[in-house]
Amino acid sequence: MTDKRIETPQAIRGTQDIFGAEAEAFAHVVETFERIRRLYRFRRVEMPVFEKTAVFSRSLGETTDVVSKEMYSFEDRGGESLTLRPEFTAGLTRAFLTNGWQQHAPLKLATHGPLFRYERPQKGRYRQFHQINAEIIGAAEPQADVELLVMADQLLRELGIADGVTLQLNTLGDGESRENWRRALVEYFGDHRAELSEDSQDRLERNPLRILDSKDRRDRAFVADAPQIDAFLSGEAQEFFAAVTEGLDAAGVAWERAGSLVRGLDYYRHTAFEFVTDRLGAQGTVLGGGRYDGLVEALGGPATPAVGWAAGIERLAMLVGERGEPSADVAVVPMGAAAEAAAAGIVADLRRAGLTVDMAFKGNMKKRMSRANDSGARHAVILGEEELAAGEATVKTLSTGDQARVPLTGLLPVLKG
RNA sequence: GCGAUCGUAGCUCAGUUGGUUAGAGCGCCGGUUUGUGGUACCGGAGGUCGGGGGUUCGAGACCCCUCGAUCGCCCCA
Repeated sequence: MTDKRIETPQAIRGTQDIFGAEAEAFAHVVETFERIRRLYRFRRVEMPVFEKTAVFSRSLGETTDVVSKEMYSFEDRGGESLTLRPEFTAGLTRAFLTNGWQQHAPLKLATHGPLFRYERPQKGRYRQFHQINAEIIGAAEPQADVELLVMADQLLRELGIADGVTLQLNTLGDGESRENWRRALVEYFGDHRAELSEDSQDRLERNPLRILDSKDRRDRAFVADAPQIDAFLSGEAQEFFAAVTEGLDAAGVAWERAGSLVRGLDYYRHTAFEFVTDRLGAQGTVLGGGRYDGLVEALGGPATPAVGWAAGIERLAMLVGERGEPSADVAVVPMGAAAEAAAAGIVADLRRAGLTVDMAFKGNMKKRMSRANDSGARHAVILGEEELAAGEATVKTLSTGDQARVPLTGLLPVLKG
């Protein structure tokens, strides 16, 4: 006879099942973001996790790594090319246009959820990962950049991780400044082409700005003397950046100028920033974003300025560390069928009164008391035939072992006290 | 996509130059206590050594392939 084992399918590479203390940390990040987003009056949006492929290919730039090799794209049954979202901004912009949200501009939006990128997984880097995201669409003023940055700063502070994280800030100037700078960089690095790393020779074609933050020694020698963005900034772009930094200073947000900080995606202009840490190995960026005044037009809309940022929930959760699962206030321990029936009502009443209550469904008393202990409850409410007959319960304070009979009608004040 | 390290019970790991029935701690189940947890003691269950192929009298240990994780590069949150 053939002995066939049923193979349990494995989870997809780069996906994760998050549970327990890690899941609590994850939830804590999201809850903190939700709370702060309300303080700043950002409105909540929900969006589809997939879009027509063109939404991303047109807005991120065909030559970017994300579009050229990291998207999960597929044809649906109608032959349409669809893509699981690799980021939020493009879909958000599409939603802004297709729903006529121009009428609400300037519009402050917040969302969070899963994103998908076909990358080599590492710590803090997954194929399905999760971000929180904040955007302001339809505001050309530097105050919008400032508000987003102050919000990001407050989020990191309230998560208790701000002191290990620094804000690196740069400007890419307006479209013209950026283009002139880009041309100067191509010319400069082109003169040293043969001496650059292989990666940077490739970057020269695809994304010359990226050479600036290359880690390769061969490149660094030239980066030091490379043309600086500051030399190409128009007067207007300089004023814009000055307004942003003044706003940050006024709000007490610490920042560092990072002249070689650039963004990988094509749509960025003016402000570019990253909150970075050295505690996550190669994945240093915890929150990043900038201004993308060119994007709405790239998707066929009217010229519309916008700024935004996104942060990796897994990375923030790792910095936050594991969080204990909250303990119960009360554990109810019924013994016998009659007590179990009565306990259902008691448990419901206690929960309706706002207490967190646990009740084991099975096991002997010893087992249930052990579960009560594990739940971290202050009190165990023991309900057996004897108590039931008297209309009472035994309330045991688990830390001391003291116990006393309490009438069922008077349970709540005892348990709340 | 490239380079490197790793993969043994639910978890964290030990397994000497390849050599008989693969171990520990924690956790789990049961007992000492058939209505009392947290401490202690006793006992038990649980592993095709990631998967496949090969070398060998003999492989958890060696070789090849594959899957996965981790660390860099790349990229990015």
